[in-house]
Amino acid sequence: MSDKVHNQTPLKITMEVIMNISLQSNKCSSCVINSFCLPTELNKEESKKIDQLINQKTKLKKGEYLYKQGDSFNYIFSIRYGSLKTQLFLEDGRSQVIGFHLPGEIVGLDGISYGTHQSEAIALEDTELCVVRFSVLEALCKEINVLQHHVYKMFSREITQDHRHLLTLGSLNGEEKIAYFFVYLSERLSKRGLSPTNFHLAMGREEIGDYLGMKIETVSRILAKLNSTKIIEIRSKELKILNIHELHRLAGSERSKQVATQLLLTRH
Amino acid sequence: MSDKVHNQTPLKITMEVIMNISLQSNKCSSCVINSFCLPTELNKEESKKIDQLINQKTKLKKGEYLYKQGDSFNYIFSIRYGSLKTQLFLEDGRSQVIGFHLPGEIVGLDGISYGTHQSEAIALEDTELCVVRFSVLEALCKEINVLQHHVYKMFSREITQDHRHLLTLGSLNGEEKIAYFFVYLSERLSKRGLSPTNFHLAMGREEIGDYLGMKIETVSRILAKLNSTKIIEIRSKELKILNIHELHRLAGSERSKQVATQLLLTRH
DNA sequence: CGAGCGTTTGAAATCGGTCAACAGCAGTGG
DNA sequence: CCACTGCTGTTGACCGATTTCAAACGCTCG
Repeated sequence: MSDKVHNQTPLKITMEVIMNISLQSNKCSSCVINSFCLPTELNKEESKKIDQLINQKTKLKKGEYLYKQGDSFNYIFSIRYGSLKTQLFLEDGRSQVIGFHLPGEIVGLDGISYGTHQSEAIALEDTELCVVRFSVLEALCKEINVLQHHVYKMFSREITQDHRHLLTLGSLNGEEKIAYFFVYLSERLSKRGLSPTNFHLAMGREEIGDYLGMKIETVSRILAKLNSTKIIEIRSKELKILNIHELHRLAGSERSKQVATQLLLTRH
Repeated sequence: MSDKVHNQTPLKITMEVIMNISLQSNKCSSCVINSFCLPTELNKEESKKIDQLINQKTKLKKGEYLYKQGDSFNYIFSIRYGSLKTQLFLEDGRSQVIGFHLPGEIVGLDGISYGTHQSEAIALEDTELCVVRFSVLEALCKEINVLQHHVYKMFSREITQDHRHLLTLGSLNGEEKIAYFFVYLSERLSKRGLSPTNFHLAMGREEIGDYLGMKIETVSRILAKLNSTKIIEIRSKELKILNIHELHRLAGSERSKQVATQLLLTRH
């Protein structure tokens, strides 16, 4: 029903289709962001094999669903450009944003255990994704050692991130939560070659609140406070971080030391 | 340092050692809880291979560490009996319990991505674990298809559980959190053949609070309230669930897809 | 049996939530 | 191009759930 993967086909020749075809022809081996999705230590033969992985891409417009809770699981997705949020709901409408996902990141991993997606994924802006049939990836992992290990790492990183998020929701106050959010976002953007201090927020205030377990009014007030104390400068969705050090301190300094050193190390 | 895996050795012949040896001789293929750790669809040959996985076990007394944050990662662990908690800390001492782990469950998965454990694991009571060298498991996965798939499912289940935990911390109030906690515990115990309604809590009030993101006093008050409204009967660490239906209702167990689609309709 | 910890209970304080009004902006259609 | 509309975000006043502080209780284990 919301399975965007299958309705890629009916072709009218438009600029968009041409763009799409040209992108389709891109192989992982020549993809500009492959260092985010794939292991870096592949030999030529392995690189060639890996190009079998992607024979489908899909595009979403802002607000469109990639999958919904209960959709059957067959694919995982890697973001080429744009961004997504994943979220869960309670029956009374309360929602919890599980994560915001940037280019190079993988979504859909929560579907494997039950065969159906346990959350839903929605585009925050126009977004393109590589579609990977999980069974194909699984088969390829048996042939390529480093790929198998990479996939385990990918799962493990997801778990580690969720744990940090749990620490944030369970142990930080409002201001600390927002600080954590900006620091975390800043780090991920900077790994992608974007400015760590000046960036555009793809998500709204309410979505930030749903991610951090707080109401929109509280988010708004805390942003106003950080703004007035010159720690950040925020106007609508444009954010400037003026005092990253203070944000780190607020976000729970122990962790930020760790993350800072990780940043230095993981640049390869 | 806290690596219990290696200090299993110095032998005085005591009843405990004899017990231990007899357990050591147990293979996965004949383990009473193997249906929790391992895939069920193994043929004989595969079963035999899998017995290579475990050649080490370890025992922890209440309060002992299995691993600490920063310990190097080599093993994952499967609980034979007893229970563990895993947790993260902030610099100022605030702690977040990530999970409580029961027999048949796997701990240590968060260590893969960075090569060091990102959390710490502590025994809640006397506990025995199977020690699995992760590289051996990885190698075996290449040979046994169902095992590989099982491992992916295991990771995915972990992620799904963390997501539920996030929903709990971010979107439920105190009473709902406690209800969720009991329902979740009840389900897992009942899968292990124990009573879903009468059981012993291995963790203290403070640990429950650290798991749910609330203070011990709040936990205590909510327990008193649930007790007085005859939904549970709790005395020290002995819990009787009197009205499981009401607990389910409080925990928001029906995460309805209907609501999600309603939202879709009203929002767009 | 007493010491000490973990837990319970009460009262006061605080943080975040709720409710309500309004501002800002984007998209729509005249 | 501008007015209208509706959505998102901001701000203020108030309220309530949870935390904080303090004291007492009651297990558990030497």
